[in-house]
Amino acid sequence: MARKTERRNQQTEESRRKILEAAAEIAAERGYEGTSIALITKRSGFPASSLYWHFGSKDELVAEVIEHSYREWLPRVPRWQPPEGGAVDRQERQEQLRSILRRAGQGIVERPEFMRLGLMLMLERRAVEPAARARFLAIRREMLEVMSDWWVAVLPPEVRSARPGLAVQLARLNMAAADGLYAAAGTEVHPADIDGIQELLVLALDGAVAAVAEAERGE
Amino acid sequence: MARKTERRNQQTEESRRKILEAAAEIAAERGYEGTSIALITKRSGFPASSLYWHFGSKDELVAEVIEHSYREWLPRVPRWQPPEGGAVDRQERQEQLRSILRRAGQGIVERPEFMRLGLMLMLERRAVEPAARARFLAIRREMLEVMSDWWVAVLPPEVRSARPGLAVQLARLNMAAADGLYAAAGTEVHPADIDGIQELLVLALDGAVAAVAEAERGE
DNA sequence: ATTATCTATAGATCTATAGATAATGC
DNA sequence: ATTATCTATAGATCTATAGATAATGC
Repeated sequence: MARKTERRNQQTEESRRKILEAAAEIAAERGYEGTSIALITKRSGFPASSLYWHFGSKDELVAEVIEHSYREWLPRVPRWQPPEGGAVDRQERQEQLRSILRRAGQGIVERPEFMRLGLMLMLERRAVEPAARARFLAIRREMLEVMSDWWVAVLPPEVRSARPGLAVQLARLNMAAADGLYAAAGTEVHPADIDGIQELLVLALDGAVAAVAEAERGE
Repeated sequence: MARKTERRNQQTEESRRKILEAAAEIAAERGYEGTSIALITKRSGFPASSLYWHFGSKDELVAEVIEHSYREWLPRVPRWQPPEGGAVDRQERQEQLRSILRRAGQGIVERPEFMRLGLMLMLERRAVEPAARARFLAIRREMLEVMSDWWVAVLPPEVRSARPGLAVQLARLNMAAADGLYAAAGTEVHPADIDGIQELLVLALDGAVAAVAEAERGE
């Protein structure tokens, strides 16, 4: 019957998951090279041979850590749902952005592993790139696209047509500021200060749109 | 005579420097744990015992790498020299910021090691922190202070007195955006696109100031 | 018979040091 | 005598695998 198969599959899945959770914790603390098999066996309780049975190699295991921690993070990520019916006024744009950024911040606090490991991998410049790094970059490309689409939808129509590349630039700047803020959070930036800086980021991005709009009107 | 002493000191300094340069390259490519003694001996030409004679331990060596690469980077860092005679008008503020950020970007491109290794260390969360990490954070605190002072000097007086914490927040946001942009540069962001995003950052920060000023006037 | 885990270990690489040797300074 | 470098190696830790054992499914 399917029940026993399911139970076995469930146990297998559970072992995999435990190994990945332990590895994700360690990788977010110590980076790719610092994530040793010995540390994972200690924290997960499984012997090295089980890790190799499930994942084949350390490189593949860390790539799966990225994939797994991304899936854990995903439900906490804001949707970047463009507003119904296209363009919106300035205040509405600000409020949408504010609520999206707040949610993004919460998500990263609740599941920090994906971004922490991912940013460390992104900064690396090894001759042979870990599989996890390529995977992270691919996911980030998708994220940027979603953010760009939101900015396209929310930009005043005349600005959007006058400056076709602006939405991507805004998305990039938005992402860069969020990354940098996250990297500094918990060490350089006290958690209580995050909100104020995030609010300033909303005003800043909106102010940039206003400045570009004004410049276009002035030409 | 002092000449021979000098020559010896010079050779010693030269060995130290060669070791630090090799180590800085590797550390910026692979992070703290990836910077193995064996790799440094290969790239520098000196045996492991020479590294230990000069630096005592790997932890101390990497801390000196941070210190050394910072000193190499320092002359390329913009001064954040506040304008003579205090406050300036909006256009002048924008132009100063633009020129400072451009210079900061160039400096990071010419000597990327300090920021690359530093950000990787900053993201780590080891139980026992490497000495290099503490050193990087101390340097960054100084940098933030310098940036804050600039923002204090450049803010409209009525905004500065109405919102005493604003300058630090602007400095933090400025730093976060620069960090994030740097982390993405070369992989996610094409070098040719940096300028446009940086220009947008200038408009954004200035726009945030304008928005706060307007809000204060409106109260 | 297949799947998953265990113990045990191979062989490479890691940090660090001992002790010999060479170069410099007094 | 002091300073700096060399060769050689100790002992810990690294990734990975062989082969035995246990659990599950047919």
